[in-house]
Amino acid sequence: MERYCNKLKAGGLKLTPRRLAIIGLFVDHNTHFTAEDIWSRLQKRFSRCGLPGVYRNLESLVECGILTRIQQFDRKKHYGLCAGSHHHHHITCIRCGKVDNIEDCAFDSAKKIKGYTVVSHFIQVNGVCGGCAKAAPHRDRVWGKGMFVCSEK
Amino acid sequence: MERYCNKLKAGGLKLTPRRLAIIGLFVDHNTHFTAEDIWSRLQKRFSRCGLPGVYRNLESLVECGILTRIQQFDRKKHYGLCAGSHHHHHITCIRCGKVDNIEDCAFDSAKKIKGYTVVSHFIQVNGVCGGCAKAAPHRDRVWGKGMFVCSEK
DNA sequence: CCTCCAAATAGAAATAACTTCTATTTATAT
DNA sequence: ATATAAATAGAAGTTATTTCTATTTGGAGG
Ligand SMILES: [Mn+2]
Ligand SMILES: [Mn+2]
Ligand SMILES: [Zn+2]
Ligand SMILES: [Zn+2]
Repeated sequence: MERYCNKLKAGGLKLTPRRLAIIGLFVDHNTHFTAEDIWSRLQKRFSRCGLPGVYRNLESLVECGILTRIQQFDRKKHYGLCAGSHHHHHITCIRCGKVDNIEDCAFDSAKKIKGYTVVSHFIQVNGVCGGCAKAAPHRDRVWGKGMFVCSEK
Repeated sequence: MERYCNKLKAGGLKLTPRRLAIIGLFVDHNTHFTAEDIWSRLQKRFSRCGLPGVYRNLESLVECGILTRIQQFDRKKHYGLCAGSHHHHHITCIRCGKVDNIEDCAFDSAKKIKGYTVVSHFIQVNGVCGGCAKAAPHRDRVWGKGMFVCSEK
């Protein structure tokens, strides 16, 4: 927690109760959350807190390097603690929506592709997590109708 | 074009002027378009065509296997002709927004990751296309403020 | 050709996930 | 303690779709 307070200060951000609570949620659960996830969990302690406030804080925490943001295919932004801010990707459970880091990235950024100069890349893996695999077999979560669920196979 | 008409019929879809015009646009330009791209290009010929109609048609064309849909980080869906419907990924120019197919995929779907059973994966590469690299150097396109522009490096 | 009807179309309204705006409060350096 | 830049709340706005409710129309069958 010390570490995060320092990052806040370094970024010129105040240590508000709200922010500390949000960081606390990420530390305690060690997982990725959407703005709404955070918002609903804050309700108990900060009943007068709206979604705009949550977004503002999450973005501030991204800017000062405490959180990373990933855009998922459910069209939502998901936030999680920066894994030392080193390059990594994510795997998502198609049943429960859990997100985990994938630490090693095999992508070769130096390779030329179709005349493009590669600037960045993004890898998203979908799967079924251990917990959901053990649970009673049921249909995989159906995302929004027009939702792109990644190239199968 | 014959080939696409057959796919339409096979999918139980009518050969309407609208649909043939949309397919024509993809064939002529051989690139990926958003619904709005298509809509603005249809205006000359079909002045009374709204965006909902374009979306409906694009989704029908995806369903019958004529188009593929990819969700880009600008939060828009982009559509393109199916490359024989074989597994492929995409590279996007961060300056002009052009999308090209990447035909060979090195991802190992068999590898177990963090206890997950891998179901699918998605790779998105961002870069600068040949045309934009030759053009006068200017700042890279700035996507929406909170936009995820993929892990740099 | 003509008829019919499932499918397609149009336009308005609704939705989801944010983002921006304006006014009011608060953390913190001095 | 004060001053002030930053944070907060709630309302309103935005964007990219999606849904809804009539109103046409492509094309199979006669
Ligand atoms: Mn992560
Ligand atoms: Mn493609
Ligand atoms: Zn799961
Ligand atoms: Zn380009």
